[in-house]
Amino acid sequence: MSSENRGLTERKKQILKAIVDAHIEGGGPVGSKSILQNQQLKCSSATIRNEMAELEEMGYLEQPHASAGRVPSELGLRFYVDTLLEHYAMTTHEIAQINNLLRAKMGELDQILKAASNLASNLTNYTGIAIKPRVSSVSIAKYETIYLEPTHYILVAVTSSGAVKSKHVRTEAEITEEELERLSGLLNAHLTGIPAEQITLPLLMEMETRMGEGAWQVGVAVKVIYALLRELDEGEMSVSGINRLLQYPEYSDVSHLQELLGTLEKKEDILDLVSRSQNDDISIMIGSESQVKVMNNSALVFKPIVKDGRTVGAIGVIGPRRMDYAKVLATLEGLSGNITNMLETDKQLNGGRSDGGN
Amino acid sequence: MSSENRGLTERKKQILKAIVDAHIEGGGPVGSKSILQNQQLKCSSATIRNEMAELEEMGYLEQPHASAGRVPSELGLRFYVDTLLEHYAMTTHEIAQINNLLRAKMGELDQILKAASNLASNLTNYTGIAIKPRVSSVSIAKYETIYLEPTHYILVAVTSSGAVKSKHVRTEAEITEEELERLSGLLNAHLTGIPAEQITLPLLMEMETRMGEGAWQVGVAVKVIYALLRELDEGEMSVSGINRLLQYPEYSDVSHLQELLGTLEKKEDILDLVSRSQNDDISIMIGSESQVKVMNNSALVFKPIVKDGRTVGAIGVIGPRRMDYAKVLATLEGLSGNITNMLETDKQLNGGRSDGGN
DNA sequence: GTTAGCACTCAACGCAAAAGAGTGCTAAAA
DNA sequence: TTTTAGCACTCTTTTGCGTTGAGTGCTAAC
Repeated sequence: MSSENRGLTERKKQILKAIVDAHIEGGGPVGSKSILQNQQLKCSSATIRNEMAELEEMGYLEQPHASAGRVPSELGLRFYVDTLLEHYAMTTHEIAQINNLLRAKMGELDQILKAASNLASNLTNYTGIAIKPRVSSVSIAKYETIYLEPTHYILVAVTSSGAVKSKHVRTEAEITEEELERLSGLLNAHLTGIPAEQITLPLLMEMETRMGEGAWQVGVAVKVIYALLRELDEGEMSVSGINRLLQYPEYSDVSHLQELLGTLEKKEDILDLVSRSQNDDISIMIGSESQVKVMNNSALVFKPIVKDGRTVGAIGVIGPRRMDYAKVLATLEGLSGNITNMLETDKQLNGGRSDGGN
Repeated sequence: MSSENRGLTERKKQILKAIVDAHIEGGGPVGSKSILQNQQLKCSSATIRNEMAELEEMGYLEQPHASAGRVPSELGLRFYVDTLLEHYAMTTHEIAQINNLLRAKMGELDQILKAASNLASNLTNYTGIAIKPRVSSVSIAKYETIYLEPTHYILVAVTSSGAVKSKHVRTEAEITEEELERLSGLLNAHLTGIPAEQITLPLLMEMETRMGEGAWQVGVAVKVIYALLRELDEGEMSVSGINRLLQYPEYSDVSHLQELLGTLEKKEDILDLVSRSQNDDISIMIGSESQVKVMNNSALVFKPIVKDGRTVGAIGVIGPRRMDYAKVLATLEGLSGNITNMLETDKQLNGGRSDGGN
């Protein structure tokens, strides 16, 4: 069964793996002879050529031009990732780097993720990304107001996920500290735990009637809360190590690079991609699998960060299609494990600052 | 006097200007004949050649190789910027873009600056940057605590500049809402208005004795405040439109581009550069003037944004040395004017949300 | 001081020959 | 039936080399 599963003989698999490995390392097409050396295949290059021709027919390989070697197709890479990948054992140095950096950088989740993306880029030599995904239904768990001047206060909101957002509010008429206190009491009583999309005009009306002559204050506050909620579920993404892309010949085509840089900057597409993923495991999108046309020559690997059953972020790596998947997977696993671990102990163990919102 | 000031004859200036203009447009070296056409100089190319030879001797021009045209040197560009620059009149369309975008994007200062940098990049076709400079001595104007659970509260701090920062605090022992209130009272009484660097151990001790048996709470809070202050004066920088750099042949040298991208990402150097500038006017750093070796082939132009006499941010543009300074200056002036204007009216006029910190 | 003319320089371009890497096929060997 | 050695063939890449052309510097005349 093992020699026939998925319709590939053991030898074909071996050859395919050798080709992909060589391609990942060198970037160029690989020929029949070159894989003889690095592999203990007891057959001649002619045999390999025959096998390669068949693998090409099956769609696993491609030939840039008639007299070049073979390059793995998207399908070939996918097969490699799914069934041929070997586990990469991180060096102690790499492990130490992960532990050290994250130990030093205990702070807000945002910062941890950014540091992790940065480290991922360093360790893998591709571009790292850190993502705070769009959350479809945030709600606000608690409000607080900070009085500054008679017509100027700050509205602070703590979301269900623990993030803190604030906005300055300047009012037309003066408002006393007592009124402000009453306002925040009202907000806490009526506008907590309700998903963003349900805070509507009727609700606002009800609030106004309850508040009596101070109603206009509620109106102002609700408007601010609206804006605040909208910002909250926008998602965020930060990129590190773009310069590393330049070392790969696949990006020496300036127009390709330009498009990819544009996509990285727009953040939209990638944010969508990551937010849409339901899975808590590592996702690998090779080339056109991502559905983002700009990324046809690239691959995106990312791992969600989960806390208390909620996806609170993601870290990932973007690089050429022929990326060193084994190493990338190991690195992301290592980092994410470390982060979730930290989020846990940070919560159990007490004594200091911990995750929080911007 | 005008024909001799700064040691350059009127004709030399005219020629230098023509060369720089042509170089900015085309990017390559410019020859003696080509500038005859676009300029009403009543002399022959031979004369121009003579003048060019002299200008080169004086250091304003350079010759890539013996049989090429001339390229303005850094000194030449500097002279051009200082004395030859013509005012660029923005098109009504450009002006409209500025007005529209900023009208739509009223929100936190951070967001306004990012939007402005983005627009600057669009309008000039170079890379835009938005900066929140390091501020040397922040102090905290007000503290507030938000009670969540017996061992979990949020500490919110409002800085002298109006920014809001918060951190989650988890404590070892339980703390009641009343104790928490007392804590924030104490913090407000003793730790406001003091520059970050002055919050020291002795002060902490004094606080602890005053608080009696609840002293440990103060200890925890002070540690958090420390971390918070440190983050506050780190400065921030965001970049937009990196991909635009790729269209300029000066960055087709991959290693140059790689270094510049690295610098843009590190943020350090540029942040330093901008934070160090005392001036409230537009600063122009051409090539090595910036002292950042990576930027020898680039130019950085930026304009601080001032509010109430304090520099609260900066917007700028990075591109090749031969950038269209006239257009960049006009664009940055336009944007910054619009932003400060908005910050003012936003403050006078009342009724809604306005600037604030993250 | 300015200009026309001319020899000279040097990157850039095009092109053809040579090199090299790799394949596909055929016919013999296992 | 599968594997292998051998060889012709195909394309890309590299190299070398004359040609082109833009642009200069210089000299001698205006």
